[in-house]
Amino acid sequence: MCDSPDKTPIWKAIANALRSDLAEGHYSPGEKLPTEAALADRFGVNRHTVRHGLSALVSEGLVRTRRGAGAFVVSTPADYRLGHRVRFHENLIDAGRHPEKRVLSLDTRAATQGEARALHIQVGDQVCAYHGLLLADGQPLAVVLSVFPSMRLSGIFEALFATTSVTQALRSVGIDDYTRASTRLTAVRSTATQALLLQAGEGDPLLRSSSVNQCANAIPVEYGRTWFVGDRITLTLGET
Amino acid sequence: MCDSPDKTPIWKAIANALRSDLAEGHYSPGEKLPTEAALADRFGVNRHTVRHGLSALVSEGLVRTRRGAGAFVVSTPADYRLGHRVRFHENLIDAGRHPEKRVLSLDTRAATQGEARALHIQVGDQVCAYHGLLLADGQPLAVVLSVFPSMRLSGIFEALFATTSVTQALRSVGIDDYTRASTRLTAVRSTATQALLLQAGEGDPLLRSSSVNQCANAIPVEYGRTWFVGDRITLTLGET
DNA sequence: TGATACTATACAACTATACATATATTACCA
DNA sequence: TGGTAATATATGTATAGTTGTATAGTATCA
Repeated sequence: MCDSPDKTPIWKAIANALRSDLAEGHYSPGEKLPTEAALADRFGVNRHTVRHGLSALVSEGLVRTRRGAGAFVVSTPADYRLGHRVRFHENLIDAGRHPEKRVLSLDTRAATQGEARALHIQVGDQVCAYHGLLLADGQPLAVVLSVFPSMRLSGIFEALFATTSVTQALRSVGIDDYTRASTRLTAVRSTATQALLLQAGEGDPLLRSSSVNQCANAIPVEYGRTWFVGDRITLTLGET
Repeated sequence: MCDSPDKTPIWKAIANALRSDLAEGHYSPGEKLPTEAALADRFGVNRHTVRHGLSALVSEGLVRTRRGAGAFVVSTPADYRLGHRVRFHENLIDAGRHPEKRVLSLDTRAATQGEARALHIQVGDQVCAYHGLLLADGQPLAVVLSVFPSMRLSGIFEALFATTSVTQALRSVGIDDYTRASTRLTAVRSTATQALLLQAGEGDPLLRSSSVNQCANAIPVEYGRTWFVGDRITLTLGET
């Protein structure tokens, strides 16, 4: 009966258009955006509507305005390289961003069916589950749920306590190097909890990555699920 | 004038009155109608009754409303000739309209799979991508995404900067003439961004054209995708 | 009694316009 | 060359007007 097509407000559409312009690299950090008047002209709307859209980008930290001067790009959505070797810290530093990891929880429990299949272990085998928040330049970028097979990596729990770096933790339990065995990507809508952690809107689109990392002799050492905020990331495939 | 025990509802009478006003040329295309409040006052009825009548005219395509701005008389759809030679400016001038092009973005990037296939180049080869807005008599008519193979057309980027005319830009890089090699048409619903640029409703039907233009020796020089607002255009096939 | 047509009111979203205020640019002068 | 004032440009703020939407109420007729 009452079907509302949920039309997107004009100001939001403008914010989205500008955001994707930023993501596609039409503007680089420090660069000046067109004036509000020019944007209003381009989109065929009133300047106030443009201002509303811009203020959304400002509150997201993508843009900063200076009265009398203009609107300037603070940061563009992060570029995150997916390939054979995926390292969170390296990737963001390469992109000129300041990476940060925050532990939400860390515990040992029995593996679920999906985790067991991914890690080639038995359902109920002990795993070390790491739940964390990834940030870039202080802004939440993704929530991550990493699962390690405890029996193969004795001491991993304590190692993850000591460092937030997966690479370092694995090294301290004898895994010197690891590579990406598989990555699967889908788009989902954020739950209320995820939205809260990520400082995003409930129902905002997230990029969900499920991946398995393996050590040198092809044995799975980590099964990770990551939910990136769609607006704040651009995934890049292939080597560089 | 006076209340007659007629069966026709008031809103329909209002619609008829306005319709005949339009037919008699009291308002010219693009002109603003009196506000709903003014009309309500003039007809001595409630604003909602006027709205009911106006909405009939809107659904007939005679009138278009813009929130906060008013109701405007719609101009008749432009005829757009599709054939062996397709030229935007020529087409609209022939139809007695005033054509205009607005650049939204212009950049050089790697070709996507679809673009590479259309232009007979390799995925990743550099292309010059032109994103623009086509207008007729000042009203948005279509958004267009044109892709040119940079390697075949050295200097095309600068040429497109200098002129909005594809014909002229191609001529300045040595392509004196080009013809339409293929055209594919489908109908789609507009996205929020497209609707914004086109000043149409979100989800309104668009006519999507994918075309390839080739130069004299049958080498593709442009791959264009155009989204026309359905009710502002009539595509004409064949000669004349 | 119920359905239909219209009225009444309120608020949200967007437009239009004007003006204040901060910044950038330019012209001019010592 | 350097400093200063004038001017233009751009953002910030305020106010009023217009369309879009929701809710509730009233009159009329079958």
